[in-house]
Amino acid sequence: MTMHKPAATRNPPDGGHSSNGRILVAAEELFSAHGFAAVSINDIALRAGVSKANVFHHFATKNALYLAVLRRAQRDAAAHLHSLEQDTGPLPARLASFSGKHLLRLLEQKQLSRLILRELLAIGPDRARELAENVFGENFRHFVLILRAGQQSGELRSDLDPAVMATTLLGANVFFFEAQTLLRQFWDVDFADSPERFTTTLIEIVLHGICPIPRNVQEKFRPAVGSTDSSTPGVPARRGQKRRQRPH
Amino acid sequence: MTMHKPAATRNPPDGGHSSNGRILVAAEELFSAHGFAAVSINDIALRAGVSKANVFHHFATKNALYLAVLRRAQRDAAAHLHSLEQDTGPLPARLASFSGKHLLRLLEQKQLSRLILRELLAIGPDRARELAENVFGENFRHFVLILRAGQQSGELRSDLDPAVMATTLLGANVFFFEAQTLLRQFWDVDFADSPERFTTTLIEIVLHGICPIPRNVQEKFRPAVGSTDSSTPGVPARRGQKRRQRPH
DNA sequence: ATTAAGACTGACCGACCGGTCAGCAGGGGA
DNA sequence: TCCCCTGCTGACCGGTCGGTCAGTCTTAAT
Repeated sequence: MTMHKPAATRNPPDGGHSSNGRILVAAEELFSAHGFAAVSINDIALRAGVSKANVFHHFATKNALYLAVLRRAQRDAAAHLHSLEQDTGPLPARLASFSGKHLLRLLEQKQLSRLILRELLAIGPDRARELAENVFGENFRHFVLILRAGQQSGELRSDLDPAVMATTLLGANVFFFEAQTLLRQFWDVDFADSPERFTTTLIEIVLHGICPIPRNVQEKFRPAVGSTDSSTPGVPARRGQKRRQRPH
Repeated sequence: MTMHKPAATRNPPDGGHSSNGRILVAAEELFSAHGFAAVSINDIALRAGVSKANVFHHFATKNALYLAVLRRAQRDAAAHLHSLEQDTGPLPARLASFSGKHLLRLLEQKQLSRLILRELLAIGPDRARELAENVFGENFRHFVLILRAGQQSGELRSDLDPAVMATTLLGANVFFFEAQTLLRQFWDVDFADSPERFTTTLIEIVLHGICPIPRNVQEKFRPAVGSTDSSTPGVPARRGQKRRQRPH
């Protein structure tokens, strides 16, 4: 009945140099790299340069700390994706821009991305709703809305579910991110280290498909998508030393 | 110097009802659902109906058990994906068939898929090579080969990297799988429980793009893709939610 | 100077971890 | 019959886990 647990879930004031912030940062790094269960409070305390007891001073339980990290990640992601909105220019160019930035963001924030993808593999329907509403929901819906508008203005085919369009585009990006290490192993693949090249081709595929486009319509109906780069991606000649040697 | 550790890594004889097999099955289930670190040997022993010491009788360490599970999963996956090849019919139809089967396989073997995806999030370049060669390598390369052949025969555009085509298709499927629970939360999405519907639209997107196709070429250049099947297995209504606790 | 309230710590707790070990049951060869 | 081998178990080990607690240090208002 002492009730001297002052902290529980303090509001996280800063992001870096208070103890609270350092704990959050350390926890994010470790959870992202190794997963929830594989990281001990001691690890986090050590990396944050505080005592283990201090971690429990700021966060009631390990789980609460994990949730705090997740929430911060969600907030960051949502905030950043907000800035991706761009309402000028033709829709294909906007899609290309969005997709490119989305992939870049995934790669820049490896930790965060991995954290969320890990979470995706473990959640049940209950937490799915929270994630859906707090992180992806708004952006996904916004994306779908843009696509739907494009359908009504005639810029996009209206016989396709826009949500599938969105899933395809985002899914390809996410997969590129999580399989990047793996893609590097294939000699067929020379874009593993060049997200720009991947994005360019991906957008071209999603916009116009992989089936041949007859000559007479080719130019009329294929809006350029920025990237005045004259060289087509083509079947890329083997890039400079990509040769990965087998150890034996 | 007693050397009485008889088992170490016994060859796994069967898949189901010997102790060895039951341990492997239990381990696969638990590792898939919760990850390596979150599962204790005791959990596995309990689920397999054997003593904890018996687990160590068959597998030298927890890590060895995990590797055995992974190896079995890889073997299964590789074996099954072999059966996806289908060399008759026009290329678009074959792609549709392949993609559909691939997605179905992902969903049927949730455990396996999750296990491998989890692994994908944690590996360094060293283990990436193993995964790449044992599980995905052959199939991915084969897939790319088919696409490249399609390019040379004129069935596919030759100005696009076939590896990106493959990545796009497979990536969309994988993302559909891992985000399924999340997709169910969006009202925009009505295909979350109907992989067939998703596959159909996905293939249409990848083949012909999301940009409008002018009338005069619409029929001439858009090969049908079979799948006159109109009945989907239906949206199985809301699943009875099984309460799963956060890891602790 | 006194007080009160965080921020913070070292020592500690019971539970459980991965892993070991001596030994039991039983079946087949001699 | 004896013996040995294999599959298997309960008891146990040192260590680490998440979490608690009594108490110190710092700061600022009284």
